[in-house]
Amino acid sequence: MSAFLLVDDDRTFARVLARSLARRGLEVRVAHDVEGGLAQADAHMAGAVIDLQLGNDSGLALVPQLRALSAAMRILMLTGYASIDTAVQAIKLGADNYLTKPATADAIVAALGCRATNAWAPVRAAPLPLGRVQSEHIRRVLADHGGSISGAARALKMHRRTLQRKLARFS
Amino acid sequence: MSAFLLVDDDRTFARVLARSLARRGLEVRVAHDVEGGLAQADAHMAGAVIDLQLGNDSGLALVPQLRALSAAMRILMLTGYASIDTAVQAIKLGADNYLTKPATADAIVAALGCRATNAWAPVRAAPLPLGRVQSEHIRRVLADHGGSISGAARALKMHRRTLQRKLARFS
DNA sequence: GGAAGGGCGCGGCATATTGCCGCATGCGAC
DNA sequence: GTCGCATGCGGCAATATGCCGCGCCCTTCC
Repeated sequence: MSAFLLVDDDRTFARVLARSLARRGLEVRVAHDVEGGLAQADAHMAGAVIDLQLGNDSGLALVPQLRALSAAMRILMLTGYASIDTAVQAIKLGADNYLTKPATADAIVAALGCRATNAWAPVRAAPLPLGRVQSEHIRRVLADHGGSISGAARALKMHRRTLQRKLARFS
Repeated sequence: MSAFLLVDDDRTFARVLARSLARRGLEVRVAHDVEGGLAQADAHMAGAVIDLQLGNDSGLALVPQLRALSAAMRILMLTGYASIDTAVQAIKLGADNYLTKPATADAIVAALGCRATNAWAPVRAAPLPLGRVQSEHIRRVLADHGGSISGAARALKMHRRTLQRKLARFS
């Protein structure tokens, strides 16, 4: 099978995932930022797995550039804290699919495979437990507020103390 | 301005929204199901606002058909309970944007206007309060389980009693 | 027809969580 | 130096959750 591109600033995650994908017969090239991803990208690559958050940069910037490089390349966006807005943006920019972390190598391979044009099958078959949805939303809002506890609590319409306790529980 | 299509099985919502859009100079044609939407659709229409849930049918079915009718038509999906999976599906099927209810006429007009090819601006600027995210997720999971309280509770990893109480609180 | 299994609504109780208050500290702006 | 805001945290009252158990209903199977 031809080469795949993996771009993720989490070096440990990238190394482990690359090894898992290699075990599945994939030839994986790893980069840790947008520039590195572009340097490694090749028009003959079958697919790319891009982390949405690359340090201070957005993996979204890579999508139209990879799409310009190869119309056939399958592009999968990966994110720790999923949101509809970024999912919509990613697909509009040319990504084929969108998956949330933690994602197993099998899930990634499956998501890369389904460049469906009429697929109604959901990206994720099982709905998330409520606790998980809560924690992911909280993390995203906190990130959107630059780590501000007070700001995130206001946006979430919850008490600051409660947010602190929930964050302590997540850790 | 040319005609717009509005497809929503909620007749009250459709009537009120159509009136608001008409006040903004839009010529709105209203339908309440997939068949009605197709019957009303016109290749010269500038845009369409489609509810994701049309009774027992999915508004998603309309997207590729409207896209086949007109490549230039702006298609906006509207849903009461947003999910990333359906957002990704909608965009992949050809929708231009994806908005959650309740949506004002202004938000709809704005969402229809931004057929951006490089837009990073989020569809919704303000994050949802946690309570709202909870209730929306619960409703979606319940819908996915065909209204089964026991099934949804298991999927959400919460007690059946708790789910009953929360649902009672939403009503 | 009866048994079995599962779904469902609900009251009640123990436990957990939340909202709020208040205290102390730190930081940036003026 | 003062002010305003952010932050961490303990403690308390109020609220929510998990669980149990009861009773009823529906479907399937024998």
